[in-house]
Amino acid sequence: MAQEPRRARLTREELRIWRNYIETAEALRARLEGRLQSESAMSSADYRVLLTLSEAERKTLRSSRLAELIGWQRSRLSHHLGRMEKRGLIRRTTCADDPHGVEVVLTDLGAERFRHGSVPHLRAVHELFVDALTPEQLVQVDDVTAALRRHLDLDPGR
Amino acid sequence: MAQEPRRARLTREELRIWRNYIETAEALRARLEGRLQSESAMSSADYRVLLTLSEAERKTLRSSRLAELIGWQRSRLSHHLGRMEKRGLIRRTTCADDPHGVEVVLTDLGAERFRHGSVPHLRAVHELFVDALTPEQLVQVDDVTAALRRHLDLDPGR
DNA sequence: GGGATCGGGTTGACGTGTCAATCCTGTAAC
DNA sequence: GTTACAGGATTGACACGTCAACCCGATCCC
Repeated sequence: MAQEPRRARLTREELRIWRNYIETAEALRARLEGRLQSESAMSSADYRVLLTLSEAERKTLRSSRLAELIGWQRSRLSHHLGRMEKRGLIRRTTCADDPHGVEVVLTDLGAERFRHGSVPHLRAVHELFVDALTPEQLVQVDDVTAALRRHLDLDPGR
Repeated sequence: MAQEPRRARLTREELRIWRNYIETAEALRARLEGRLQSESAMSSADYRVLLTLSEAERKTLRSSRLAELIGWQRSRLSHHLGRMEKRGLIRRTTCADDPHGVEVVLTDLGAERFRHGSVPHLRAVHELFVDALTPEQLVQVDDVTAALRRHLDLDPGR
């Protein structure tokens, strides 16, 4: 899996590839973010929360479970939920069974916004990412990404 | 260059590859950021500014030129320079020839910090990115990245 | 019972980025 | 001249993330 140790110095070529890789991913992220913002008036963080709640039973999740599913720090989620609650996209209620927990519920408005945002967002992913690559290149992306994830000890990512 | 239009709907597989791609790049960015922070007490934004100034003649650049070289908005640069100036990494002086412009100068402290941060940072790129991939995979990254950059109308990236 | 502690969640301070408004100085228009 | 406008840069308001501190109800322990 890991290669033989090669010399620790980066070649010019490796550095160029690295910079292009990371800058391109960042540019892609920014473009998607812009589309989501202009087409659906939400950030990708909003989208992530709405998506996860949409897929949950009763459109409801414990705050801690939500954090775990999206992979955020508790505090980040709390701040973000505060902002989303102010905009009426979600609602927080204290958990019936566990007096500690907080239940996060998707509001009707939130569900509606998510429905309307979802299609253009997926289209944007198609246009900006999938359309740029041949089927073989898509496989290469998958392959390379898997190698990186293994190296970084990340989930295989279903 | 652009592919034949394929159906606009994303397959499950394409979505998985996309998510893995973007999450992996983000994780990689975060790891690098963490290493830079813990090893050299600076952010990658700081690093970028210090690097660009280091390579400039007289360790000096017009603010607008600097913004152009790193691809930042003026306002972002201005905010960031303010913070870096407070930490003594750079200095701003009004431009001699052009009463509009501002010259940004790398201080001795800034140069020193950059020198000490540079080696561990490059090592981290090697360990986290290059070491994860075979030479063939590195070529694949380059290939795929180039395709994405073309599609997004980004510079080829020397 | 009265702490110690723990898990779940919130809060505040701070650094950061974006956007729009502003400022400042030189130059063109009249 | 003064009004208009330009480029270069700064500022302020706001959204966002992170970190550390905190709050609060349970539970353990003695």
